[in-house]
Amino acid sequence: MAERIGNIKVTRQEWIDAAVSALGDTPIDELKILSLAQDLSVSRSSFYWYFGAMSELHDELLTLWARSTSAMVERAQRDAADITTACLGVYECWADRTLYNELLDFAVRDWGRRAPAIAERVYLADVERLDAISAMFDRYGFVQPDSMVRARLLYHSQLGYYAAGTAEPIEMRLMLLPNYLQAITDVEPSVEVLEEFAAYFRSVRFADD
Amino acid sequence: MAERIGNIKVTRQEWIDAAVSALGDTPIDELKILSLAQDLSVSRSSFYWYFGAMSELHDELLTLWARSTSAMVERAQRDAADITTACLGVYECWADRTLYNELLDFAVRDWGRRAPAIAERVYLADVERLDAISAMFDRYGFVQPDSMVRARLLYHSQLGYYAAGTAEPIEMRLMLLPNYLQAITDVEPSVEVLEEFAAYFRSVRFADD
DNA sequence: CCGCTACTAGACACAAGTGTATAGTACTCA
DNA sequence: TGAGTACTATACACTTGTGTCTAGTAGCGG
Repeated sequence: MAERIGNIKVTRQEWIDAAVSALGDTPIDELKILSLAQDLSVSRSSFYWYFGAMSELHDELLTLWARSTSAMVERAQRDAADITTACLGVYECWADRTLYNELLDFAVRDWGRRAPAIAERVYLADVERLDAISAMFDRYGFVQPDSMVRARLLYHSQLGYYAAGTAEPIEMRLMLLPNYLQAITDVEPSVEVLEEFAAYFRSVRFADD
Repeated sequence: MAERIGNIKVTRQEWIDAAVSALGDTPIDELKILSLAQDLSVSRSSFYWYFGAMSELHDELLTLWARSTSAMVERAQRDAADITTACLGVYECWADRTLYNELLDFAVRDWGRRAPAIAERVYLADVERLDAISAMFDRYGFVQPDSMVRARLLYHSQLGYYAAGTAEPIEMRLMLLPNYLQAITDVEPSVEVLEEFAAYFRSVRFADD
């Protein structure tokens, strides 16, 4: 896989990576084989060797996108000392770009606004995520419908943060975090727990550049 | 304007309306003159009579989109009896489709993810909206940075609600509203204020279908 | 009823994208 | 070293979209 035996210029994975990068320029359902080929400095026939048509590449992107759902659900289900720690577990997804890629997530959501079949998948993923977070609040003594509302505040406010295209420095985000946690959980977060998350946040964010 | 003097099949406004409707099918920056012409059952030359190029139609859509910012800022600046009533004033925008068109809003945000000039306008609009809501919290005794965090929870959670493509029945939304208000304002909303908003919400929503 | 205004249709030339067919080419392995 | 595997380049036919040009046409005002 790492070696390029034979007359290989690009791999299937490189076509996929090129597509993800291109999402900053083009909606998923408007990706052009020709443009990707130019980005990769290779001709279109390479694409047709690896994929039958663009729809196969679309499927790969959907599979990639779906991974963030399981990452988030897993964190919502973790055992934690208190509701604050539990919420911070979920926040890990938004701290680590390998767990949640906002470019890909919003590209899929936009696509869903045009393609009902995609909208259905997005809907199911959001239900799964929100149900997991809502159940998390249930475990720490909250009751319905309050648990669901707090789950939504946690999840939707983060989605909205990205929808607004906000991209603040790490330290600003960490500074506001206690207020977010206080409002969402109605519990004052402890200094130790905040420190621990801050250390985690700084380490994963500095890792990717 | 209402009369169609001469050999008129469609007006400039109808081209704009057709474009807004088409946003359910196509990203703004992928709108095709030919497709709109087919929707309107008219030839492309009609478009070139009213607009020099697609970019002029894009400008119209941006102007339309920008109206929702002033509607929201105006409501955030209103005098209200308490913070709950003040928040409900802002919620009016999301209750009334003539004040906030989510299809258009997300189409513009989506466009902004690809076009820096558009991203800049979206960013400025979001800053304006959030600053107005944050100032609203300030007026009711909240202090920074708590005011800004609560403003974000109010605004971003609603953006996220739409980003997730959620479309619940009115009564469900009204049922969860007290819990949202309680968490966002840290104040228990009074029954009278809730009743008044519920009446407003039902009236504007039933009006548009 | 004739001409002017305000629009519309249809044809043309061009660009960009798709999918397919055919002919390579670079490396590996027997 | 020659055959085979795993790709890649190029060319062709087709579709969809753009912008422009020319020739209309429907109704109003004199």
